[in-house]
Amino acid sequence: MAKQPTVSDIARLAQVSPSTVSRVLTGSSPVHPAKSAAVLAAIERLNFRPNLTARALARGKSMVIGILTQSMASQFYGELAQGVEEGLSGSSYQCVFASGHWERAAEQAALDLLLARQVDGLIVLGGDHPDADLLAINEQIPLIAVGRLIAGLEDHCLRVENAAGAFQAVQHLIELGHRRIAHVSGIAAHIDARERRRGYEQALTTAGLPVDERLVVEGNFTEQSGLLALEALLARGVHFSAIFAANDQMAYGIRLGLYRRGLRVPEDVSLVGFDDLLGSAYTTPPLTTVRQSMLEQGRYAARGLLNLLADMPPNLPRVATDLVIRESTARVRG
Amino acid sequence: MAKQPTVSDIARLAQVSPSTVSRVLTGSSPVHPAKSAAVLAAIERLNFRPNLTARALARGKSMVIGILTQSMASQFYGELAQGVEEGLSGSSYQCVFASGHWERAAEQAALDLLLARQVDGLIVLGGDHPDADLLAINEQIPLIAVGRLIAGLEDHCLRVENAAGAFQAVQHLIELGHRRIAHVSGIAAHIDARERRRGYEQALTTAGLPVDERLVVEGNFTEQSGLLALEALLARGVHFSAIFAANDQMAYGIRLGLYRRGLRVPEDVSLVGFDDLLGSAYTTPPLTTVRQSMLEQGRYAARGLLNLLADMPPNLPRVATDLVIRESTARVRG
DNA sequence: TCTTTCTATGACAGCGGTTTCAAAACTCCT
DNA sequence: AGGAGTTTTGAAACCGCTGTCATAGAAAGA
Repeated sequence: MAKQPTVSDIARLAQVSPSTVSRVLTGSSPVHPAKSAAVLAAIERLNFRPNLTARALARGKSMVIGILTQSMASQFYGELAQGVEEGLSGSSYQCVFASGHWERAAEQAALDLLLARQVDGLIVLGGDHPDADLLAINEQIPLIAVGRLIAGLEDHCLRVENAAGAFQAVQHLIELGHRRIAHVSGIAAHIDARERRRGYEQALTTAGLPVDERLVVEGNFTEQSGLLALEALLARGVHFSAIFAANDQMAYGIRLGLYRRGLRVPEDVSLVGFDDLLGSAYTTPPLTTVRQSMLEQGRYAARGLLNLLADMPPNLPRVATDLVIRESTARVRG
Repeated sequence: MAKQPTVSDIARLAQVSPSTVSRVLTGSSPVHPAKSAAVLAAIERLNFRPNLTARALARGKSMVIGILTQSMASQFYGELAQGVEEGLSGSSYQCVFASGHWERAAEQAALDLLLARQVDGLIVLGGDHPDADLLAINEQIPLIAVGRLIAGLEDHCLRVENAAGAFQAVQHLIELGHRRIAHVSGIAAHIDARERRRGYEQALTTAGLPVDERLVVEGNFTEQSGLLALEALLARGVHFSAIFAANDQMAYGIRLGLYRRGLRVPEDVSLVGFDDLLGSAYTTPPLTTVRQSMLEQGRYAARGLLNLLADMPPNLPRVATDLVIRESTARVRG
């Protein structure tokens, strides 16, 4: 359990001053090749690793960016997180995660911790921390949000073409001859859910189809809620031949409910989701869904933050969605 | 962009010395109620938040524990990570993640970063970092491993009853009348995969059934590889009525392959997985699988590390598995 | 050869906390 | 009131590294 060597140890061994060691470490200014070599040798010999904590304190920059997420176990957030991590690799920033578990208090605690750790930037993944707080934080350190819209900070929020994606999905169903299309929406408080629902309604209207309130039921983005929503739909006794779910997870739940009722997909009812999670290509049948690459979004967010950190405008693109047609949708039965 | 207040600012405002501020912050020694109140008021007023980086440097402890994982997007590692996080909550330790993306170089880099950040402890989730390195690291800071076995550090490794779990799964199949049971194994370099395969063979042998090499094919734990494995199996032309997959993800792939071939689950072939990922209850049909709660494992690992940090033996339990019978297995057809 | 420029280097002062140590301020007794 | 025994408090050193600044040396010009 020998103590970690420090710059002074290296300095002593290499017969130079700590400053010089620091210089070869950071390359901040030239040092004589011979000394440089000596330092490097000492570093090698003692297996020295600069203490980033000390460096952060001295420099006033931690080179860490904080990711405020909701859950590490969720497929959705996991992919997003991975994307951010990828986007940051190559830069000298590292990321640390803190999750809010969809609870206000925990989210606040997580945020405080991140801030106390002196993160140089922040990426907020969903959640419902008040806009005002986030605005205030943005005064201190750059911030990017994904999956939520902060009033007054629109250009720091990564926006997805939710309505257009939903429109496409429903249009696809309509083209297959479906007229009675149900929608299992997401949490209404969530902007993505509202936009997707709007896209659903627009597609119907555009095709001259009526929007029937009885055909839409609200879920909460979980598989469980998809299953429940399907039950509710069935209980209403209204006819439908296709369902558009506001996300893939709910589509999975719906698919199970259908299976339980002996309804086949896509023969009896067509099903389309939204997200295109990694697993959606492997459901049975593979799910037709609106793809919004979370990996890509994470990367965009990271890049945006890097821009901000370099004093440039975030320059976030609007992320497009595309319909990936697999096997859960089919022409309506005659 | 006003600078963050520091202890000195608080000290000045509260008319005390920085030492006293530190004392009320840490409660390390008693301070006069009146002064304490003044300090607290100043903290409140300036919205002061101690700089954890500075504190870590001063105390020589970061209160951070590092999690070396492989991928944030993977369901499996995500659940594990979540478990660790949960296990740590309540303690004053925080965790930071670094992922190796299943690449030696990236893993090494991630590990270096964690160490440079002065983590107080380390939890290694899978990966294939050489045992020797890990042993060396354990000399410096406490370490716990999940999903791998480090020679010479067995009691720091969380062990799962893989063989017993696999045995149970196959036994279940045998009880349902299956005689020709295929196995899609995991990466042989992975101890879990080897143990599960052993359990499979033991169950067969115990029941007096032959172990047929042609019935087992090696996958790499991904859905894709499950699909491929099934193709390989089918191509061999050997008959089987059930498949035991070494993990759920491969089971998903197999299930899709079966669907593609028009083979019904469980009517034509029974399928059982291993892990019980969150999504496995929502596949069609819901997957019969061997449950090993990753959340729980994460929690155990965290608790073990906390023990180590408190200079106690890690005291890791051996994690049991249990068969959860859902709808992907059925009595063999007459 | 003696200035005049540069360049490489070391001393030193932080960064924002914590902690030790000794002095100061109160107790409580006699 | 005087002294011993407790608290409470501030000064100062330190954690490990960086960056500024002044100086010593080397190179260049006269």
